[in-house]
Amino acid sequence: MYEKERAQSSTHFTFGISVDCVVFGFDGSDVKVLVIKRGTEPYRNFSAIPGDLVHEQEDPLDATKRVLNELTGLKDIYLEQLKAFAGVNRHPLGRVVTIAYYSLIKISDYNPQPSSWATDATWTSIQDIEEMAFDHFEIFSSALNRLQERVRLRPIGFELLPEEFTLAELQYLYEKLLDQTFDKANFRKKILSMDLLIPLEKMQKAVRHRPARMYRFDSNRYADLTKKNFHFEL
Amino acid sequence: MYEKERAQSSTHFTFGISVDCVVFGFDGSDVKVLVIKRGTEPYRNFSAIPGDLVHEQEDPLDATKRVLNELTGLKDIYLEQLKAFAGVNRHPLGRVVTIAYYSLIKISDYNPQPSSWATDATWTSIQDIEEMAFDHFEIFSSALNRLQERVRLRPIGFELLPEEFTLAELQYLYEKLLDQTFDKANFRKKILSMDLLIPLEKMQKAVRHRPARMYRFDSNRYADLTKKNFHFEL
DNA sequence: CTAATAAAGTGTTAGAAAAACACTTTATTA
DNA sequence: TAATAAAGTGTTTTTCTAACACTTTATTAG
Repeated sequence: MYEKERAQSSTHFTFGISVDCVVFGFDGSDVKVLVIKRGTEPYRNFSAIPGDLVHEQEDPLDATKRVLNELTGLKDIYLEQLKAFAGVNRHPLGRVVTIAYYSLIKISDYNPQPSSWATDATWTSIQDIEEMAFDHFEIFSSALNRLQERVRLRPIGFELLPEEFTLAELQYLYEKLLDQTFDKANFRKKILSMDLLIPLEKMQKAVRHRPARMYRFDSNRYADLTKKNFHFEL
Repeated sequence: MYEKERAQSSTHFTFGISVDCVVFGFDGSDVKVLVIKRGTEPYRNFSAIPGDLVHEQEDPLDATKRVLNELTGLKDIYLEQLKAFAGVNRHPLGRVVTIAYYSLIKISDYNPQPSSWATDATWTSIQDIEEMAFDHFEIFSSALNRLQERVRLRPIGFELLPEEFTLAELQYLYEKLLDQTFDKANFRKKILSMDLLIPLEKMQKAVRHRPARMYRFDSNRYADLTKKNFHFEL
């Protein structure tokens, strides 16, 4: 067991640690994932999840933030570890352990970055994701499953919407995320009864019908409620 | 990005991958975790979660099964990856990325194994876990949180009970796992209405009052129901 | 053999939450 | 000014949950 650790030269061997991050966004119509096109072998021209090798003196979480910033220009975004993928043969060029994360961003904040590999990052609808390099399809699937579970139990859907949004937009997002429909009246009653949304005076603009009221998620209120043993659901 | 991988000698460096596994059990009174006592530096004499380094040509899942078998004598037990812990300084002797798992076993099946480090493995009640080596307390806490979430949404509590059990035992287990109480009548109605338990003709033995009926979890039935979009809850 | 006991197991009711659905309201545009 | 299209509300029915009292039964003490 750990006593073996002392003989480092025999038990520690050379391989890579990488991070890969499934970046989710919502464009108002579809839930999307940021996908890059590989320019090099192996898997040249295959789609892949953005990621990078972790530096020798770097925490994987920091590495992921670095990748995300190089890719999107954003900082301080929602980020959570999914799990590690570490099969012996997952990478054809040698053993690479990857730690997978998923991230939720406001797609309108996204700025394509001019770094070498981020230039051909594209938003792809989750139902259109198909073949991918390495085991990236499996990583994507796991991330989507986790997101679907999480979004029902934590108020993280808001991370995908603009700061200010209408209830219809929120409902539509949940319908797309969970692949089901909700009754409008019931959805509103439920979400408003949680008292997590601040109604704004501002109204929706540039629609050819009655404009809807805008709301904002109240994260302070959520923090308070959490202390009082409140549990978000649906 | 991945183009860097080709220059392996500079980007792949030497460090360890280990697995650590939080093993949960239930002795009829308390939810417990299998904890070992370290015999070597660093953290000599500290409590720790059982684990081992992953071999050069070994999948972490297999490594975890190996550790569990060496520790408990058991095979084919419930096992799920938690996440990776990979901070730069989590191990004082060099960089070690650990992939944490958690496992649920029937404590009565447990056979202490005579391997060098498994001999002083002890079952410790989850509320008594305190200081641990490395970041193992954090790993334990994460595992417990994950278990508490999972046990409400998947029928995995049965993994901690003998094959045949009474409804009172099941209720008590859930009360200990989730740290809350349930109304007996309501708990029974709910769990039986799911139609996941097979009532047996066998009755509880050696109790000084009316013996309770024994039940068995029907995993085939659960598989069927899952296909029909059934979702276990509570 | 009988009564006390201790937990197994069931039934009932009141209240809350969810589902279904119809309706009213209102800014916009034709 | 009327039509429209979606915002927003109200009501009823059904289902689920919580609370709690009651009945049943094997065991043990007397």
